[in-house]
Amino acid sequence: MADPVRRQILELLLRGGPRPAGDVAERFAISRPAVSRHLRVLRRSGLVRDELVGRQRLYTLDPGPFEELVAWLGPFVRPSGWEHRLDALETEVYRTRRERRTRGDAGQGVTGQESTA
Amino acid sequence: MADPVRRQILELLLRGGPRPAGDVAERFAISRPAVSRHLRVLRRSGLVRDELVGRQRLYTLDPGPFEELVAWLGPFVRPSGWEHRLDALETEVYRTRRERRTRGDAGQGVTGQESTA
DNA sequence: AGGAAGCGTAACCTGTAGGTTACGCTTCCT
DNA sequence: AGGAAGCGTAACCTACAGGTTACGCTTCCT
Repeated sequence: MADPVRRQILELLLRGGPRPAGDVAERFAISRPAVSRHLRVLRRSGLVRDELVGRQRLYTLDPGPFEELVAWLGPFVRPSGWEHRLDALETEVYRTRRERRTRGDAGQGVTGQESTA
Repeated sequence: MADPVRRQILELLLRGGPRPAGDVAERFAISRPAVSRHLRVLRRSGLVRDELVGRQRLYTLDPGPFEELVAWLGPFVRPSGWEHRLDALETEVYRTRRERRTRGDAGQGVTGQESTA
């Protein structure tokens, strides 16, 4: 995930939702096999899942590893301003979610803009 | 930050607080200059700050870049389970913080275990 | 003053990440 | 059936990340 191309792929998948490999590849200046290998790395890292539909392979984001990373980063961002005891963040989030739900909140959807690339 | 050694250095700095370079170096099997360069990378990435005290150089974590990273990761971890509208996470956190403070909660500190390295 | 302590940098070597071209396998179309 | 579309993989090449040893500069001690 350190690689800039890989990050762009992830961002693309985030904005545009599931995309077939070729669709991803043609967005980059590098060759298609190169992108293909990047996708393989992402696959093996568990950051994306692939689903074969017909003769094309759709790639989707998998939030799992991202959550792990955020969890790892947590302690590093906390100690500064906050008072070292926000480990209950996730539970708080869940509480918030429940509250929102009961208040009846409309979902917004992920598929949004498609601008700067 | 992709490098495992670098991550270990960061974890060490997290657990043990500011440390001189040599103190960091002797925790690793690799040579001291190697660690020194890792520290330079971390310095240039802004992940750590250095302060010269006497003839030794103390390294400290800088939360800034970590926050950026978490911010970048945010959109990736949200879309799955939650209903796409947790952008108010930070404000929630602050609210939580206020609540905790008024309830009078003892801080725990960061310095904890010192085991597996 | 002068040696030791504490670090950083330079020069060098090697493994590997990431690019390219060539090739092979399915799946769809007519 | 057979060609085109859509992808992945293999083989190969090159640049760079990360390790080591050698060296130089301050700062402390006696």
